Amino acid sequence: MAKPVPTITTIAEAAGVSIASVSRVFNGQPVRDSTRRRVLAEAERLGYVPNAVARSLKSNRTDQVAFAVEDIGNPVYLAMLREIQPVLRADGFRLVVHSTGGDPGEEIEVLRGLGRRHADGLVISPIRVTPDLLGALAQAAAPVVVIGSVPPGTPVDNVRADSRTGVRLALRHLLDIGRRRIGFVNGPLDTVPGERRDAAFRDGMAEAGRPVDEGLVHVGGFRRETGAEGARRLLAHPHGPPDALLCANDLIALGALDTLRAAGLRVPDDVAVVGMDDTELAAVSWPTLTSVCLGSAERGRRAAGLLLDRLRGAPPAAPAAGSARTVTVAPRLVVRASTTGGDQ
Amino acid sequence: MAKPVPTITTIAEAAGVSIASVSRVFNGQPVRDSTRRRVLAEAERLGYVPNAVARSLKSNRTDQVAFAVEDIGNPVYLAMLREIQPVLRADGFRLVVHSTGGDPGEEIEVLRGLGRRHADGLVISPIRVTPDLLGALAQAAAPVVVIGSVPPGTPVDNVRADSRTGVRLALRHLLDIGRRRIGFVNGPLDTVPGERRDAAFRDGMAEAGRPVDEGLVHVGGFRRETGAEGARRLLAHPHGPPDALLCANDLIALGALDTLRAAGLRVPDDVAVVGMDDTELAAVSWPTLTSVCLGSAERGRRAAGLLLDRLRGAPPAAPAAGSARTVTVAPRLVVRASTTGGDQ
DNA sequence: TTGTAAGCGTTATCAT
DNA sequence: ATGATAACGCTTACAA
Repeated sequence: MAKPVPTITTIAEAAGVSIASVSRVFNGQPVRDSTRRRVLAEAERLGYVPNAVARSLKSNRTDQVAFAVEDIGNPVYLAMLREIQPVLRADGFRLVVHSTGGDPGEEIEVLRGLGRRHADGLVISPIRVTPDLLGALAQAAAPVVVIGSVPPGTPVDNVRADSRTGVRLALRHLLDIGRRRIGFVNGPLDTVPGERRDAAFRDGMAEAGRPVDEGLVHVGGFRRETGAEGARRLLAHPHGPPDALLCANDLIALGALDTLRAAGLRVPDDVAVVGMDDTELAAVSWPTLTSVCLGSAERGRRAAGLLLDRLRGAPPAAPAAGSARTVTVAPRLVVRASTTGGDQ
Repeated sequence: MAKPVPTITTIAEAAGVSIASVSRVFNGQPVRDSTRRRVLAEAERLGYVPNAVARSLKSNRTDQVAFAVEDIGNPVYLAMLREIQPVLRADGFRLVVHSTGGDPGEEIEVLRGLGRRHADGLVISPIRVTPDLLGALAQAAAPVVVIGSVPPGTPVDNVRADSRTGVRLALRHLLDIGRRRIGFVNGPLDTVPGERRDAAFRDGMAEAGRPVDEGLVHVGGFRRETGAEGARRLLAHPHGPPDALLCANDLIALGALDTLRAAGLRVPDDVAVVGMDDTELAAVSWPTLTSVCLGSAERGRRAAGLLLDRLRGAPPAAPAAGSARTVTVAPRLVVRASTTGGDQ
């Protein structure tokens, strides 16, 4: 009843040859033409398909790469995924995705998975970099590329954004258009991006010779509600609302827009708004959102490239001491209506 | 130099026991306590991790499930993915994603992958259902769940949306708010959703006793540009612009909003707009977009559930003749500002 | 060109 | 409770 799955042996017997010959046929190795034909005919007839698991056991390769991020639904990670997938696919790798919820424990589990031979390599974008995670990274059983920042000396290839420059671009733009009371709505300070953007904001303000008014700084999550809430709080500032809002990502900015609209304030006339990440949401919102592109797509592409280098290279695929590569992707300010009005 | 990867044999020797005992320890089978301790100690010391590939070869399971869609970046598929992933994960399955570009050839390749034992099961959402694809579905070497519609009798579990009812809900809503000249901007008619929505539009209009004016029907891609372009064309209708636009998905609707805005028409006062799929974009756009929720998230969840049933069941996991299950997810109209103005 | 046979790292069936 | 040993399906010397 249950159709037995044909193996190389089944075919060998049916075609009256050895299993070695069958294997050769399927690996494009030299075989007599008549043999090849017979084997292929039987394979076709019996519906034979080579078993990739058995092949993996011999070759010690899975032809899979894992991609681990906090939440694959986040547009930033999605942008990376969209770039990574085709690049790896072109080299014959399938993609296994992990949504870790940002839990270092789960991320470490994924790293362990490399030892179990779940995948030949990993692209990971940890949102919280703990010592345990760094340890696991250093011990990874297969090539790993981190999208994000790791402490200097960490023996892992990594592709990072330049939040500092990005924030500076945004601040300069806001100052250029005459804004002076700039509010800042950020995500959690115990995350890498949150901490980075906070520092960058403060440095940037200092550079511009502007003091930071803590009453104009709000910290929450990287979520829309945080933007709405943060904007509400900053609008209630005793000296009146700020004339610009720098938001640590686009979702926060959208939330801020909601609040501003509800408060009857005009964007950008009364308050200019800048987001970060330049996700597809920025182009859709109304007014369209000026945003700092931190190059998610490019970071994804570069990460895939770095990983492929290691994967293609000879076995010593882990970065030899000091050979870890760091790529930094330059940010770019995408100016839209939320700061300049003008175009729709 | 190259740290040799320890195997069960390495540990057995180090601990002075047989490989069988090591295996038992790692599978929670009865072993003397002292033995267990010794094995675990050596495993820890040598950094032993069980090889999942070897395990798969024996067990004939990969603990992986594949998810194949046209473009994983499409919010609709993404919504499915977000639901599917945790459900499968809870049962210990990893997720392999495939973006097929809607090419039936690639989809068939993924189906073949099941025979190669790349995955234990598959959730697939084909956008074009060709005879070849149906053939491959019927022959799949492992359980498959289709998200979408398949011809009656196809021996595959499937979870479908109800476009017909969805379109009807939208039409009724537009008629309810007094619209009479309803335009329709659709995606390609050679895709399942495109064809379905076209038929539903015509039926719905007929039901409502309204003739279909072909000058108010536009067909393009499921893209924003199609919406912009379609709206432009319909606005130029000799009898003047329509007073409502039904768009076959949210992207199209956003494109239409662009055009309407550029033309100085008010939404919804001059033209009401309805999208479909109720993606996150609908809530972000301005005005926020009334949209027909076709239950992407729920379809994903249900599909994962159906697949798990088969995966957990005894080997005869393919639907026995006639036992294929079909689940239909009810649509729901989500009313927002693009038809009623009012709220924000 | 082809076949034999030895693994790849597990699990599982026997004995013991 | 433990140990040999035979699979699992394939690739790959080594022989013939």
